[in-house]
Amino acid sequence: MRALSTTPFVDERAVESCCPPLSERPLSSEEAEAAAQLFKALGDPIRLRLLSAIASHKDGEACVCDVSDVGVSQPTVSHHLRRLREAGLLISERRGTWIYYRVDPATLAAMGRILSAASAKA
Amino acid sequence: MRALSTTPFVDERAVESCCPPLSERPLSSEEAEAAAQLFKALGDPIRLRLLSAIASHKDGEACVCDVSDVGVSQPTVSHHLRRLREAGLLISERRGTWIYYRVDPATLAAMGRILSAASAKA
DNA sequence: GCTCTATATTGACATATCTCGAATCAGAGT
DNA sequence: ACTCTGATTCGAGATATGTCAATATAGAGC
Repeated sequence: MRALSTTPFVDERAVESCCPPLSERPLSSEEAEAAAQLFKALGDPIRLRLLSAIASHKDGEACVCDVSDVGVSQPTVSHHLRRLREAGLLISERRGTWIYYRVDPATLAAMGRILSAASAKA
Repeated sequence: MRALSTTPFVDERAVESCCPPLSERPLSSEEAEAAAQLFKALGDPIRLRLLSAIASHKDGEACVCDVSDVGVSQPTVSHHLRRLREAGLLISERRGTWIYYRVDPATLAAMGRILSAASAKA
């Protein structure tokens, strides 16, 4: 199992620089920028369907061919998978002919943390 | 005049038509479309800062003047608040001279549900 | 080497989004 | 009535994003 960039490669891992609960305190500009990258990655119906298809697939992973049936061209699917990977939401790995994707649960959890109620102030 | 609607007014309330956990099953096209509207609303750093400023403000509410200090013009702030309101994330109410915004916790909770691990399948 | 299949990248175009200044609306108080 | 202030809407320009067809890359197998 080698890696085809097991890790994302931009300034990704936005996770590490954001993610306190929204109601804990006003987000800093940097935190907001990092968090926005994550939410932007989920702000497209095709990407949500790809992510959901992978997350719900057997063993939590799927090759591109398993999830390509979303109504757009193959390059477009590839483009969206790349965006999800660059956001840190997906991890990819080549095994022989196929490339398998799976969800990075840490990133998903970080996003959930932002949305969590934290300590209600009222 | 459509009034400063306390309730959103598009086909909003996307909440009602989406939101199963991502890993439960592949999202339908309609569910993905509805959920994407929600995530798109959070996919901007200014909107995240506005939402966070409101959520963390005293009593969980704030007037525009309380949160306008995010580095963009006042019309731009208004535009972003409107987008958050149309997504169902904010509720607005005029009281005298000021208009107060507060977070709709149900919408936030629905988004959190999508991200939740649900039943891990592997 | 060659070919076949699976996936990624490039380049171009159309649409969506963010932003601003200017204008407008709404309520409070004189 | 007028004016002042808080907030929204309008119109336009710049940038970002989604999409495709064409091309390229990578591995398997002959």
